[in-house]
Amino acid sequence: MQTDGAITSILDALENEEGHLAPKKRLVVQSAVLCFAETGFAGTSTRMIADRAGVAEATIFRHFGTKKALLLRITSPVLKRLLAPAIAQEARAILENTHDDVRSFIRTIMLSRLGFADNYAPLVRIVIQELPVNADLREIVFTAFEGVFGDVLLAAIQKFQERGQLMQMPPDRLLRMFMSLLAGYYITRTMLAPGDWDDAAEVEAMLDFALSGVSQAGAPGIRAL
Amino acid sequence: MQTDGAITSILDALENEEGHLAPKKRLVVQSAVLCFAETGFAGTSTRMIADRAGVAEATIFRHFGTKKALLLRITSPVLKRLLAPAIAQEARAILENTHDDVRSFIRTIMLSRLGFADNYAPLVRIVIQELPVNADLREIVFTAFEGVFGDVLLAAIQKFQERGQLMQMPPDRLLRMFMSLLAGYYITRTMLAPGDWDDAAEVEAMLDFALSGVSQAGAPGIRAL
DNA sequence: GATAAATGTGAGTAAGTACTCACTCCATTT
DNA sequence: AAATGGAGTGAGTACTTACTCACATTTATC
Repeated sequence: MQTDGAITSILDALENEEGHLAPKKRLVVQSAVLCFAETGFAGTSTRMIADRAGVAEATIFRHFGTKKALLLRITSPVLKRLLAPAIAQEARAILENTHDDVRSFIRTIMLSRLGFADNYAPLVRIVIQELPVNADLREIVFTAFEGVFGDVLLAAIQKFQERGQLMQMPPDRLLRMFMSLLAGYYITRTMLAPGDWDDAAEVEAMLDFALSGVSQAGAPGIRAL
Repeated sequence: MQTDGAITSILDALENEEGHLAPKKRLVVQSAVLCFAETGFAGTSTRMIADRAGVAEATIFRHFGTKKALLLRITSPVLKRLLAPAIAQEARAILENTHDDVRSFIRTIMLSRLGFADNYAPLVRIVIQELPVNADLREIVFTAFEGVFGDVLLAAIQKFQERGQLMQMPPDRLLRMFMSLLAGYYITRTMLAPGDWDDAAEVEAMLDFALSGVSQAGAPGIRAL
């Protein structure tokens, strides 16, 4: 939601990857993130970025070489170093704790991913916008998600299926449906109908919608192995 | 899926709106649709469109005035004249037929919307891509959807709620969730993991996922008024 | 305090960019 | 046969684009 916090988070991720950032380099990143989010990559000129940053155009190229590299260097640290490990850690933590049931598992992941997306709001917007057009970005996103979804989340779903808490159904299909609900809510909340939304309530509604149908017991299961 | 069929459908819609199309104008439309879908609006130059169409650049401006107008004149006929009436008619037809249950109602709409999206595949892609950046396009899409969703689909959902076939929950939230599932499937099928998909089976899976949870009876309801 | 390296920039450049215009061609209409 | 008007274009135009480079300034290193 709040853009300034998001920007500093992005700067942190970049600094973590590239070492200390020169002051004007920071300004370029801040400006570029906002410009790209507002008018898209192809719709943003390096002049716009430079002017908004209060910096000479040449400074952009000094630090990032090309406009395309600027986009990738801004987005990839967040995707590579934050998205994947964060989800994976969460899922593992919950998986190892055998007391938790499906509902709280999914609730935790959904809320934390909403928090993540809010914390990097403009960057999420950039990624969504450029994904269909930019092959390099697509590559980065796919590999970032691969490990998480292929390994950890699908394994978690299978675990819950074995425990009888989730319907028997191809796990990737199940995962896709949960993700569709969450993504649909996020896009509605941030892009289609921005305003006052109660995340906790909406997540609970999605859990009602999904789980009462998905869990075999009819109610979120307390079924043993 | 098949692009040529999609293009002729788009040309039909445009012809229906603007009268007979000059031959080179048709070529421009064909080329522009493909270019915009592949590289985005801002990422496509009028030179690219002209070259691909085998036409002088000036021909584009003779017929459409500006590049932006070209985009809007291509997309708006499909959105205005085909999307809204089609859904509305379907929903009304089913609403008036009191024998139909929720499941077949939603199944019909989902399958027909998938068919529509496939029939206009590149245009759907263009709209998805430009929606966050282009305010004019957003305006057109919103008004096109408004009547359908605000009036017909929400009314249908309320009807089913009154009949006890759908859970009591704000109808727009319910609608959003069903749309999220469908959109998530469409985007996965066409953009994230293209390949062989069985629409009928996937729709049935979405209905299982959603309805068994959403319908109050636990099974898709045969509950009377 | 000297040297090297990193940071920053003004003034370019060559290649696009969307768009214009005077003009030709051609099918109708008169 | 002459006049009309739409379709189509080659050759431009004014401007923007991403990017370069020689040079100035600041910062780090010894």
